[in-house]
Amino acid sequence: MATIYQVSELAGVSLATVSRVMNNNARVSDKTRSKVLAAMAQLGYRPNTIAQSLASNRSNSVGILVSELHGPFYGDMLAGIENECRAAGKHVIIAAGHSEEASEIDGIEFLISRSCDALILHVEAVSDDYLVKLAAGNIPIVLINRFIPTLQDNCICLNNELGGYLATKQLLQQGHRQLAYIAGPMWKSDAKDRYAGHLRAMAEYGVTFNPALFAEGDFQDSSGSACMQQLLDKKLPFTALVCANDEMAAGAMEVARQHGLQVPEQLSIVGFDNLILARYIHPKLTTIDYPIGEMGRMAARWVLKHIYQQQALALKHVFEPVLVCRESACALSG
Amino acid sequence: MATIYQVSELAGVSLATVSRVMNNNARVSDKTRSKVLAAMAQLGYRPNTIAQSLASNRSNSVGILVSELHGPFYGDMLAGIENECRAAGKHVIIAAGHSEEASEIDGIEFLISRSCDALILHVEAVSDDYLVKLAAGNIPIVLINRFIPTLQDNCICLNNELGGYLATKQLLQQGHRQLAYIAGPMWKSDAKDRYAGHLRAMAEYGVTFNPALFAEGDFQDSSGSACMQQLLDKKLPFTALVCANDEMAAGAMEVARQHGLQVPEQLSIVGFDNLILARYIHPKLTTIDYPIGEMGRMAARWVLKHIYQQQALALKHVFEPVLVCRESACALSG
DNA sequence: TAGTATAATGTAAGCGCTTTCATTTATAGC
DNA sequence: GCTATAAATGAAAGCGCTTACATTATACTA
Repeated sequence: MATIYQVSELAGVSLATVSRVMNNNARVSDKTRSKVLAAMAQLGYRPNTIAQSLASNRSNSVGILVSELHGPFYGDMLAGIENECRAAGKHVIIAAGHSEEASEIDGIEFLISRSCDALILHVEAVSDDYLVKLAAGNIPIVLINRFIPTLQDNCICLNNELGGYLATKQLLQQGHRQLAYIAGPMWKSDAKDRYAGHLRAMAEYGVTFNPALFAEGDFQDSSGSACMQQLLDKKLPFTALVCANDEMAAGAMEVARQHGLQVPEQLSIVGFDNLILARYIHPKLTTIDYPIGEMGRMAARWVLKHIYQQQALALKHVFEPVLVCRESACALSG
Repeated sequence: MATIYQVSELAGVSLATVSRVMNNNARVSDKTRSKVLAAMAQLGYRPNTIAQSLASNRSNSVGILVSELHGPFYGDMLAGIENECRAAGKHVIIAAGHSEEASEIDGIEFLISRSCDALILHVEAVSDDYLVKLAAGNIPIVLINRFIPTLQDNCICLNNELGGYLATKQLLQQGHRQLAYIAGPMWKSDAKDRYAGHLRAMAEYGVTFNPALFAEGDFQDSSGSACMQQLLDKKLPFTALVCANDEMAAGAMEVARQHGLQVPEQLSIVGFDNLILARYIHPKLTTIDYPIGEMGRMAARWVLKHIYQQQALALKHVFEPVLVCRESACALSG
């Protein structure tokens, strides 16, 4: 591999000049620039990014922490980030946090030790406090799907409350009045917010919330099944069900089917997230779209703007979810 | 951030000694070692990985190229790789190739420019030739799901032929004799191999393959639907369908449903890959498990063994797929 | 106890760049 | 043509480590 030194020799200029044309930051005469460029081409020169990093104290890498690498959700997020970063010549280092505090912290430390220029974090288990302290350190962070008032400018969020509202409103508009709700784990802010949106819609339509028709799951499909079973066991009538995410909706739908309930004729169901599976299950799931890919892309842009000086980029901090009508919810007949 | 120099000062030893205890490769007396360790702890010292890389000509990073970041398949693969690598203190840099030659090459170049110590590649569009040349260069590669005889030792594969055989055999054992087949794009070796396995099973059971009951899709669910439609249009009887992957099976199942065909009572379907969606669709898909997570993990191990000298690791180059019986295939009644 | 092998530590030269500061060269003003 | 100023280039000192080689301390042998 050719080094900058050989390029400088061949071009008959100094190291510094070669470096300048590489970074095209300083003033280099056109004549010199083309000489250098020619030498580079001739040698097939490629800068050594490691040496660049050491000398410039910039690694041109951004660290990503997700909860899980598998699963449709994080994949979309990663895709958005990678896309944006690579176009800018930055690379992406990934680590998984598995939704456990120790593991998340470990992942973050790992990324820091790798001298990332910035971190994009989708963390769940770690405390606000920890994040505030982390942000005060010398490596910038941006948070996806987590809102911390102090760190407002570093957060890329979805308006979960609005999503919960839209999901519920759809059902209400279709005439349903007896709604059940399967929530996510209420210690997670997104679960809480979605639920709040649900309540707002109910209030708006003047229907009183029945706590007996509420169950708290853990965002997994198995808990959707379990919650549905609980709900059914109470023998209370309900014509519609809103689930705080698609996976629980899928689990619930399965149980409904086992009980001979026709979806959507006898029970309308709406989910949240718009995962790929929402299109595969039958009936196709009506749900709230979570633009996680876009949000990942936006997080990457945040980094490009704040860390890599791409001033021109416009940022958006909170995304509005949107209802996706498919087949699992329909108007209340009769 | 403390540097090795400050550690050496505090511990009263030379730089070299500190470096030695960090890499605990050379002989350092216990007394000295503990002095150094204490100094490190006191200063909260963390080695600068960039400087280490530059000096040692080892970046401790492995580059991964996948076709897409989203989708269940690659996520599992990444999870397997990341897991194994991080445990060994290596980090993972990712890029997406989007199944297009130019994009794959671009991604590979990108990873090379990032001085990865090795590359784990899941490529589709790039030619064998290109890969052979690449492998001859100075950065080692390992190929997942691609077999090139010359590069045999660098390949981690699934026995796709066996998978195709198992899928078909299951149906044959259940008494089916009129089988339709929806293939993947036949220029892809895995599609071809799966099909070959299908033929072998058919031959073994003495049932003659009917070309009219064959359709070639592109591994997407929409093509599964389209192929199913084609098949149905021919008005030829068949009681079972084997699809070269789960997504096409899902698409086909949808069309079957639209035509009022009961699955599995009137039509048994088996897929291939065992994606998450196989558990979500209804009826749950009987399919062939593709242990892609394990294979990713194995690829990582290959790298650890060959590049990072972890001799002890046992390697496995070809994985055997296994049948997962669920609900979409049943014995031919009557 | 000297003599030698061996273990422990230190010295210093890089790794391939960036960047400050000094120097040279071009441009403009008169 | 000569200075004042600006633009282009070069020299060299790092960035924080690793590692070959040199040196010193320790253990072993006869």
